[in-house]
Amino acid sequence: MSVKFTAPSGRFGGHFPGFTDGTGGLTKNLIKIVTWNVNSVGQRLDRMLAFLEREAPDFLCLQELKGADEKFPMEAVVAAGYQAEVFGQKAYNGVAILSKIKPVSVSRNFGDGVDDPAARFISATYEMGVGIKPLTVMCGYFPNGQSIGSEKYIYKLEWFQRLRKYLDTHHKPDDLLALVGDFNVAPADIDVYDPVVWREHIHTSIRERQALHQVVGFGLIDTFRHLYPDDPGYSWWDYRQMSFLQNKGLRIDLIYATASLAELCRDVRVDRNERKGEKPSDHAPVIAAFELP
DNA sequence: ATGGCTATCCCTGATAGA
Repeated sequence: MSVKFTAPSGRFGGHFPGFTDGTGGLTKNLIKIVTWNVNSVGQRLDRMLAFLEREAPDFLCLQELKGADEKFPMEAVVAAGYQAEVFGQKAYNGVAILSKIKPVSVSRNFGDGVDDPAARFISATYEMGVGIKPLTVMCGYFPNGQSIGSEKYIYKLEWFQRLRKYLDTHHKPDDLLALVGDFNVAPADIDVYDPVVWREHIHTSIRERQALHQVVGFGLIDTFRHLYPDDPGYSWWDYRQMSFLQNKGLRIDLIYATASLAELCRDVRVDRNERKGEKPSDHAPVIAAFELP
């Protein structure tokens, strides 16, 4: 698939250095889509509110809320100028999409008749204005899989298949669509700090990567990897062993876009600062910016 | 590589995450 977009110069040198019109003025019609596994939205509320203030994303996709809907901090989110589509559950999983505008439609999980109580997927579609197609933002917390060959591993592989079927059923490859989230798969060895240690490990096994490839085959582009073919771009570091200080990470938080959206991508970056300081999530936010026509 | 952290609720131990 040929997509004409390239990385701005001065990568990671600042806040989206490519986002000027050449005269110092900000490019117009820029939207930011963020994915962030917060590992409990309650524990991360202060950080999340500061992030909203600082980055002002148009869409913030959250994973691992770790609480039922009534525990979601809706008042604080609304006070910050956002509305939220929440899909929570007690103790585990849970996803949400925060946005400045209201969606025209929202769906939760796949509606495929499978008895699956895990709240892992939410999709919302937004009208972006005259002359622009509606934008669909999908937020997924992909199953962890625990260990290769386990029941949870089989469930994980099936979950990818169900997602592909959902895409085929509800969307077209030429839709303006972003699929973001914690994929719990490192797509290739460059996305892993030590591919030898992690060889055929959960998150790197061939079957997981094939399952991801099947989803990508719908017509999706890994925006970060497309722009930065040589940058590891880790987004997760284990809490233990001081992994972050040693940069022993994985790139598992991904922002995929259909070709029509990927063409509009101007930069993607990992907000590593969010992994520092007091009480971080073990995942950093990944931020992509798109210039709408 | 046993576990090492952090979070949840059946909350002072078990379970899950990645």
